[in-house]
Amino acid sequence: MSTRRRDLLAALAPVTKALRKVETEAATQEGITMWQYAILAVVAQTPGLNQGEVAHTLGYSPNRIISDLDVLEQRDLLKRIPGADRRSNILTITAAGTRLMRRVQADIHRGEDQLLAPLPVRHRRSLVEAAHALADALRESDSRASS
Amino acid sequence: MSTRRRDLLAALAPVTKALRKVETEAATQEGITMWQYAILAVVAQTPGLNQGEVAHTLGYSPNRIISDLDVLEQRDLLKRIPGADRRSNILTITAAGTRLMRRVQADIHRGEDQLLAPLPVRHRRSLVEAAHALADALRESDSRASS
DNA sequence: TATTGTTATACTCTATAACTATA
DNA sequence: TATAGTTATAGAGTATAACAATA
Repeated sequence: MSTRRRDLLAALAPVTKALRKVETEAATQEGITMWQYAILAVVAQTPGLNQGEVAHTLGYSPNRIISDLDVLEQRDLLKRIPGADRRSNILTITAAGTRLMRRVQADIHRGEDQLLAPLPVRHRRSLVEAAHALADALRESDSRASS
Repeated sequence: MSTRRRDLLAALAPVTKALRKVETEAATQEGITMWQYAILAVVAQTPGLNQGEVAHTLGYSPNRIISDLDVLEQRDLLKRIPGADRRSNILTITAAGTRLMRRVQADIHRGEDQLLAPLPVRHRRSLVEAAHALADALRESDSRASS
């Protein structure tokens, strides 16, 4: 007889949950929320996006991002700059924002390493690779769907 | 220069989100919720657990599981049987519950296959393997912590 | 006194719809 | 008219604390 197939979500959900905890704690330690960190990370990696695009990249809502941006802008971690189309705001991270984002990120990566530690190195690398590849593929098919 | 390391959560979150959608739709189609399906799946795979243990296995709350169990029991998909310790209820899936659970599960596995399709077969297998291995490891360290 | 299940309550997170200003 | 951003509101999801029955 064959081993019964297990649901993938049952395996991934606890991992994601643990990762959320890692990010939340790292962000909180620097006085921001997990989502605020995520926003800074996206803006840093992909400059020139407007609010809606950043929200979409994160799987976040265009309305929920607003109060976060208010906080980040008030703390001079990020700027809203009117674009050529004056309805939209181009988001730009500040020097202080970059520094804070990197501190949080370093902390997160330490937490990730600790979380993945029980996994054999081979499995660890393949998990990270596969996750990124799949996320990229999902983004691909997503942008195909909205065309 | 090296490629900047990306956050693992940023890659896994969309995948988990898509998987949740798959499970929710499959369960809804059979008239139950995602959590109710998850409960049936755990009870089917590991008979003899009580309510609290099932909730813990799922990362669910002991109080939130109650209304779900009420529904499942009312529909004769599951039974609460007083244990030797008469405070606790041993959960047992019924024949009808098993049939319904398997239908939902088959649907979920189809959805998973579709979701993982864009991934090269090699990556697909390693993702599933690594996810299960890590989930098992987390469960391990978790039960060590509560001893 | 501690634990299992239960109930009630409050809180956070998320989704929906209406409004403004630009286009 | 359509879109980006904003605001307000309602709903789902989640966490916390108190209670009853049993150990």
